[in-house]
Amino acid sequence: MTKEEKFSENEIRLAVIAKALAHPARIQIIKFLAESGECMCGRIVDVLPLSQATVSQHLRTLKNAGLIKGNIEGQRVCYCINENTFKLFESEINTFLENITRNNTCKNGGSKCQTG
Amino acid sequence: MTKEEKFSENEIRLAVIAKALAHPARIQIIKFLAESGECMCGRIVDVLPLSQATVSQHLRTLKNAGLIKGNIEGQRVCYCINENTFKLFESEINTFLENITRNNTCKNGGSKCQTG
DNA sequence: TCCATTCATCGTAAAAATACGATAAAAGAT
DNA sequence: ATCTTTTATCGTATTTTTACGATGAATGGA
Repeated sequence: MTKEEKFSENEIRLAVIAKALAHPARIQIIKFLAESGECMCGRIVDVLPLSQATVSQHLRTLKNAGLIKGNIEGQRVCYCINENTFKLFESEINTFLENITRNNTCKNGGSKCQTG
Repeated sequence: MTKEEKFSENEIRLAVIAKALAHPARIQIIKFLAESGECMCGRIVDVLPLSQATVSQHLRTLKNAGLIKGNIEGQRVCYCINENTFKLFESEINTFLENITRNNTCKNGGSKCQTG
């Protein structure tokens, strides 16, 4: 019965964003985009220690997760942060983290174990 | 030259934690541990829609990332949140997110693209 | 001592992530 | 029209993740 229940929407949404952030290259891309405001793909490729194809793949991952947006500008593509998603994520991750530290009663390293 | 630089320690550390959170099962485990304070492995297995072996694997992932602690209690193992890691992560992720929303100048969906 | 319980680990299979060269598509320049 | 630039996608190889049954190790109880 409990076994049959799948994961909740909240948990999945959080995991999806976390997964998109789960690679140093993608963290670096986001930081770089935030610093430079918006910039074209080629600039990002120059900065990252990865090939153009791999960077493009990481950009797609970030785009699929809704963390960045890409606009075609002539032959170039201009990427930028999707602030809405980040704001939403900020709220969700903080709720998550606050619940953990607020509820947590394990101050002793788990030396007592209530099994019920 | 820029290509030769590897990813920074900060980026890697953030990505490592994000990766540990990048699965609904692990989010659920953390939530459940926070709610129940501390509890034995078997309880977690009962709640999750996964086999004992798979849950154990997820627990190891969380432990390796430093997010949870496990204490042997007789024949059982009592798990709990590692609050220190969460506090550190909370601080790091918020710095990361604040920098993004503070610096971000892309308010127009990327219609202007400064390539330099 | 023997058996049951609890949990980690092994072995393994299937799926996903990561990386890159090669190529395609689309735009701009000549 | 042709060539260059820019970026996405294809094909593919390697590694990692995810999942589970089976087994092993340790404890506790009969």
